[in-house]
Amino acid sequence: MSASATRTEIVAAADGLFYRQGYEHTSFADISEAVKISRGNFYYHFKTKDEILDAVIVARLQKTQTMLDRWEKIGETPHARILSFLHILIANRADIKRYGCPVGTLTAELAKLGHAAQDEANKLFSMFRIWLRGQFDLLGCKNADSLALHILARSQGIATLANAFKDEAFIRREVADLEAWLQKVTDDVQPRQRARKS
Amino acid sequence: MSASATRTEIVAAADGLFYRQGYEHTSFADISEAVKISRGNFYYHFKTKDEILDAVIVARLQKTQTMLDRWEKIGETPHARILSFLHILIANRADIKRYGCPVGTLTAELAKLGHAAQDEANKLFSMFRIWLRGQFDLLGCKNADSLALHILARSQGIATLANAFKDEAFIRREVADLEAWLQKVTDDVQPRQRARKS
DNA sequence: GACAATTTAGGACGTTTGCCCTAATTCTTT
DNA sequence: AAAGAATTAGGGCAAACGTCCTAAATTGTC
Repeated sequence: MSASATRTEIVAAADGLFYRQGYEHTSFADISEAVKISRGNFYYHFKTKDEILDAVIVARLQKTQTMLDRWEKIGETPHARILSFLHILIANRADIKRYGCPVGTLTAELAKLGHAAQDEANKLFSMFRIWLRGQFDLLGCKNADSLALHILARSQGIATLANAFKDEAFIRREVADLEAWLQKVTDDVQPRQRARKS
Repeated sequence: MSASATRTEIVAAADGLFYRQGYEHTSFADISEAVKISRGNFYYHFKTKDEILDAVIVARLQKTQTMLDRWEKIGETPHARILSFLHILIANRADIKRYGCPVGTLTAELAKLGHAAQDEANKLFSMFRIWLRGQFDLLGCKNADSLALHILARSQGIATLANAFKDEAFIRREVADLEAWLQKVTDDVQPRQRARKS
């Protein structure tokens, strides 16, 4: 098999393992077993565990950017695009219930490890933050960055508690609450036609 | 030194290390070095690492219960007591910025490890959840449990993002937002005297 | 089909891990 | 002060860890 193909497989397997069982708890043996290659071959592609982590983060960043670009191209309103973001929680609810948010849990783990890659991992958060800020800007919000952080924080909280309590209904309830909040934010800056009266 | 005193010291040291660098990343050697005792003595008090974890969780549960009882005894209104809960975020902002929330990060780690103690650790969340639900009940809220989960989730989200972005101002902003939210919840069930007009 | 480069396999390294044992020390009781 | 119990020290164990090496297999090129 081509080198890049094997490399891609390794990164994909490592990505999943890091998500499901954590970075530190995942060993070289775990990954090479998942990809069904020998440790020697493994070492041929990545010299250190840190290198794999870097590659996984880069892959996640690319995947995230692709997703954001896709939402952008659909050409909907900023309001609708932010809803797309919120609905990740619904779409991934099964995984979130079991393993939490991939971004939040990784950054938390790396922060505790004092790992050199934590700045890189934080870029995942920043990517969402900047994108969300852009959407709120388009909406005409003055405090777009605060709103972006707010919606990010609430998403993280939802993931954390859904994971602890294994509660999908909670996710749905909180997402609905966030949707209402977003509607209110939108209405404040772009007053809609009132249905009747006045 | 008495056995219980040494044990208490071990638990306290392990508690701090588990919080600051994570459970798995903390070794027997780390703890025994922190308490300045030999590994043999260590083993005299705890046979396995899991036993230490259990003891740490029990200690945290007791400490939390004591705190909740204290808030209860002050005899303030439920509203004021919930504010006490919110202000933990402010009081512990420096640690939260560096290490995240002790409850959230531990439960997240144990969930990934598939550790047997995750149910025990989740009791920390449940303890807050039940207490908060009780306060919202006293306030006269119908959906007290949902409100409890909501405030818990937002607290978790605040801790996660404050940790990632190392941003204390963000904590203050979000706590203020939560205070406003709480005020609204309170007003909805216990209408205050309007200041003027009407 | 020969040759070189790329890719893979599998074992081995030194270290650290969680865990366990025994001997020495300290404390308590009489 | 002696005897017994409680506590501590320190070494040692097998297993797993991240890392590294060399030889075999595969691939591509002419």
